[in-house]
Amino acid sequence: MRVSESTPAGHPLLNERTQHLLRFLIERYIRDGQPVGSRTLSRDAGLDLSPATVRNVMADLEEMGYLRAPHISAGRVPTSRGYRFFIDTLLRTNPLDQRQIEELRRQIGQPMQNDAELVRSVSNLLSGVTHLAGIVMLPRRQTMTLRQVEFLPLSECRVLAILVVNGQEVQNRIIQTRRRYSASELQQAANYLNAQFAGRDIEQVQKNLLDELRQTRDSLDRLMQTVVEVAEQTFEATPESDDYVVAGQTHLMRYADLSDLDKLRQLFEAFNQKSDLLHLLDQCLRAEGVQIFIGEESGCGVLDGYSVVTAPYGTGERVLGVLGIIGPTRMAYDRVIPVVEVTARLLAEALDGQRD
Amino acid sequence: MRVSESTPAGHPLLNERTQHLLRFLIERYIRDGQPVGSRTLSRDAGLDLSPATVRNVMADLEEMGYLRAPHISAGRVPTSRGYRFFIDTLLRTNPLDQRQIEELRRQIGQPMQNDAELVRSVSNLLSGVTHLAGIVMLPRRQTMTLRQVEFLPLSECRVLAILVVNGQEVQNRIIQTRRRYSASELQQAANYLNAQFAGRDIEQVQKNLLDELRQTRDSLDRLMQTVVEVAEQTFEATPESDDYVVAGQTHLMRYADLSDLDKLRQLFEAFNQKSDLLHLLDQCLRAEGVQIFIGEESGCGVLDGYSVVTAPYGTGERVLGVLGIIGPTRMAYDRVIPVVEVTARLLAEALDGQRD
DNA sequence: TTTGGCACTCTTAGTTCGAGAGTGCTAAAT
DNA sequence: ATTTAGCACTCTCGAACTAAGAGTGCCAAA
Repeated sequence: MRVSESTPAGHPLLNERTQHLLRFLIERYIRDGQPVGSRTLSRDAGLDLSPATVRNVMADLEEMGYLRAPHISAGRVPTSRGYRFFIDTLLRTNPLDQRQIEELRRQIGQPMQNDAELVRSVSNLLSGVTHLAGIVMLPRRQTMTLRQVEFLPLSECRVLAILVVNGQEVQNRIIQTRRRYSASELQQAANYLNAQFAGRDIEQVQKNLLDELRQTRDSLDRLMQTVVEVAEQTFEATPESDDYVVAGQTHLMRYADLSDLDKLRQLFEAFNQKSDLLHLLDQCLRAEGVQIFIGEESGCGVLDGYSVVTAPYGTGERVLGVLGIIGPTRMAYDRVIPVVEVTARLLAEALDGQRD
Repeated sequence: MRVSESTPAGHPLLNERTQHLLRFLIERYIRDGQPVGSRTLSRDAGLDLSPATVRNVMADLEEMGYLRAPHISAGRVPTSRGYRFFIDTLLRTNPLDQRQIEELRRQIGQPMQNDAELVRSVSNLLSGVTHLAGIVMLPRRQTMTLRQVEFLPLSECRVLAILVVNGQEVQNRIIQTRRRYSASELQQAANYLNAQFAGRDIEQVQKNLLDELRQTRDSLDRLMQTVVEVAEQTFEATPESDDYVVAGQTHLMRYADLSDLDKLRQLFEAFNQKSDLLHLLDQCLRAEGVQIFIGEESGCGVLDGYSVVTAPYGTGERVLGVLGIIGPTRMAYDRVIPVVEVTARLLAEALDGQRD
């Protein structure tokens, strides 16, 4: 029986039986963590084939780069390529039932102080449910609707600006001014800004409206000059909160054996370093739906031996961030993927709810 | 030669030679991590004794509980009791020279956004210098001097209170009111509070001054009723920031071997759990100077095999918090202790400086 | 009180060995 | 053309054994 034909897509086309065996082998390896041999497959895969036949198929799969043998007499384990094919075409995920979804929704729905709290709790939730490390990017609040702004003079030339945006989120910024302003001057400036700009998008305020004022700067009265100087700094683009929260790293220690210990240490250090992983998450921002990086596919060396499952979350067409889990390549994708998917949806819901 | 005499203090009194051998053995064990035998001591300890003599001494020390032998033919290692005696009476610390202190001061002196930033950076510094896990409690700002307070109406019965305390630290609180207040009402209330209470200790405000007002509540006019209701919630005691920051946990993975891996995992989980360690740190608050917990002495089971070196930091007589390091019992106390000591002093300095 | 000598114990590393698992290949069966 | 049975081969793993080395305790002599 011919096992494969070439295909334009890159992956050779495998016949049904071969696919079945590959899937069974990978599922078994994920379950037990042991190399799987021809005898086991012949016995358990439900295909009524002799070990010899299975061996032929396995030899083909090894040839094609989906499997490899740790040593000559130890059965086969999946390669990265094998996992990739498994996930792309063989995997049947196990969608959560309504009860489980409701349970997640209940946990995420707990009222939180602010976004950071919520993100931390979701990260914990992910890690708790999957027994892996959860990771959640802080939401990028591109759209910040100004609700109110106030100024307090702090000391010589330093002013505290308080922004209330998006319902009830409060931000403080300390700004330096060229000259000292009195409390009443600042009050007037705030009044003006609130009257003119409340309800507008902050970015828009910074870009368009202030420009108009600036152009006519020379003809401005004293009040308006104050307004321009103070507002300029106040509405300066918030630094993108390029940050994430990791929870349950310790779960990963359960899978490590001694030889991996150094690798695990490097991974933990990468969690603290953040820059590498942020780059990875950034890629997922642009992608749609669940993304899976297997081992070094991510381009991030420390992830060798680990996989990352992510999903972007956001409201409607606007993507706010990415969340997911990090675990050993040998993880239960069929359970993890739906969890990540649903959690992303629920987090978006929660953020939306918190906003009003 | 008699090796010990009983002493009222609990520790038997060891003669010079015995102490010297004990110190040398522990120092060597800390350096190499290997059980130390009589031959090594006879050769390197500089006492010109035969191994046989050394063996006699070691047998005595084992009898007294300062040493134990992992197996019958493997030299001796210190027990917890041995470490305790070593630290209490044998240890000669290696004080930092002026250059090193200046280097630390430079690093801690970097201007920081706020206390939390500073604490994080000091924790990092501790871990970087010692190659162990650094731990710093957030300072308890018992003394919060009110500088300014402002109120912003958010929505139906919800008011944002902004406190500026201790120079330039800003705190936001959202409070619920019984009825809706207008912006001008709130403004008046703020004006009153600022006029009356600026420069006072917040705790004092909450305890004494508001009480006076409350007593005469019935006779108060509308403005003062507003003041009382709003201020009551605003000045409610801040939740004690019972929290700490750990840095460089990954250093600890360098010392672990496979058998310890599970123990290490539990320790990492304790870092996240926080409650156990907070209790431990709390004990150190009351103590003066450097405190050292060896292994399970702390009463905290997960610390078996690890030691904690802490020092309280604060300005003058007021203790603000505790910092220290966590590392394997077998650590270079002579280097670590001065680092912890000096860092505590420098952190206090930095907090003091940031305050003005 | 110290020391040399000695018998003894225990760990460690290396070796050997057999069992077991798994493979690839070939030839026979379907 | 496929599948299967059989067989020789390879490799891992654990057990058993060994020799070397380190260290001890004790005793008798210095």
